[in-house]
Amino acid sequence: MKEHNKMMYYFRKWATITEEDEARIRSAFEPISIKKKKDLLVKDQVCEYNYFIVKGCMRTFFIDKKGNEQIFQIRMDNNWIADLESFFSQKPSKYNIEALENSSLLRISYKNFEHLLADIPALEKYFRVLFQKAYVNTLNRLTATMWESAMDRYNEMLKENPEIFQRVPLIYIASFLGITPESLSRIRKQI
Amino acid sequence: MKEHNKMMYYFRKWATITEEDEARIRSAFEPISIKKKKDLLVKDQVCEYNYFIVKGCMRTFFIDKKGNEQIFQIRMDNNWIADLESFFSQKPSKYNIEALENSSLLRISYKNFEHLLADIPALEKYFRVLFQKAYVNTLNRLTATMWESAMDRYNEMLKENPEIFQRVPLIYIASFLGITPESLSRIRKQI
DNA sequence: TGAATTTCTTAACATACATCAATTTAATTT
DNA sequence: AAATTAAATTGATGTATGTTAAGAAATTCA
Repeated sequence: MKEHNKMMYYFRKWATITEEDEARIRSAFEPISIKKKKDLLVKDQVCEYNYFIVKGCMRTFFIDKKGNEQIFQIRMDNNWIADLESFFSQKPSKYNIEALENSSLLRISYKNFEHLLADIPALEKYFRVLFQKAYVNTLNRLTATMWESAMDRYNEMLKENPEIFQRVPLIYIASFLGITPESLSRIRKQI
Repeated sequence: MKEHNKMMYYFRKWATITEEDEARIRSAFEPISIKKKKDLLVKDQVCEYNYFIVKGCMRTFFIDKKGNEQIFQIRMDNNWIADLESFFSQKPSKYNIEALENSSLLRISYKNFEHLLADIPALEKYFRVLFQKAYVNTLNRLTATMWESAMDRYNEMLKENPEIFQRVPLIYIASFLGITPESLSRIRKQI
């Protein structure tokens, strides 16, 4: 059960978990692994699970009107990934989630998630704080996208998230920044 | 205490609140009113309160590099408003929050908020779900900003949020959409 | 109610980033 | 290691939206 250790560490960071809770939590999460380029979620499927990435890298994308894949989430070790809109509504997803590396994850089904949070109020607090932070981050990303240049966004990402550049191709990073690979290439040439 | 009724109604929608809890909650929120054009929060101040808008309209904005006010939140009746980044960190805010109408609000201080949630786990669930939804909404707004045209975003806002057009000047709506008033004017002419 | 201020519109021109097409470089597969 | 595929770069050109400036319309204030 060593896959669970890091996740438990993060739970404990923002919530008080008893020994008893810990056993209950561990048993609710199932370890899985996924190969590079395989799909964790496919458009029009219901997102049945919420995933904790133990080790690996995942992207969330959709196909836009012009037929291009557009990526808005890239997540690596010790982060959560899912289409929460589909997961919490249990309706078909608009997105695909794909592994960018061979990855190992922990997953919990929607039903188990709801039961677990009902049983362990400390986890409500953990996820309240998690979503609160995710919301604030996304608002910051939104204001940057609206009112900062692509070059400024690139530089900030390079500073705040250098590891992603070691592990993810630039074509994906370009999309994540909301620009084309050609534009990113030109930005990089200027620096 | 009729200001609190609508807020209690929303708490009850997603959380189970006892009579005893209700009294505790009501006493934690203080009613205030604010005149049009007055500030609820000023840049570099700590956002000391989280606010529930009983009736009225508020905007959150900052001054960009070129000296223009840029608005990323517009909230009306029965919604929450604060700079959550400042509120939860209790560090100075990057933003201003201003009343667009004479408004009545309920406010809760950071300390009281933390105590209240510790005392009433059902509220943890309420705010977990609230932030979860706010996060999903903001991600949808982000993808629209990155990969849809300003005209599409305008039309969607008109459809999803018609009331805002009755109550808020177009210069503010333009900024909220991430464009200039001139661009919005041209978009409207085309329709 | 008239003056002042704010909001909205229009036009000419500017610019950041996109698109299309071709080539080079790097990574993956057999 | 060769062949294939994917990623990255470069140049020429296009376009949505920004900028500047001015005036009209609407709202607020005295």
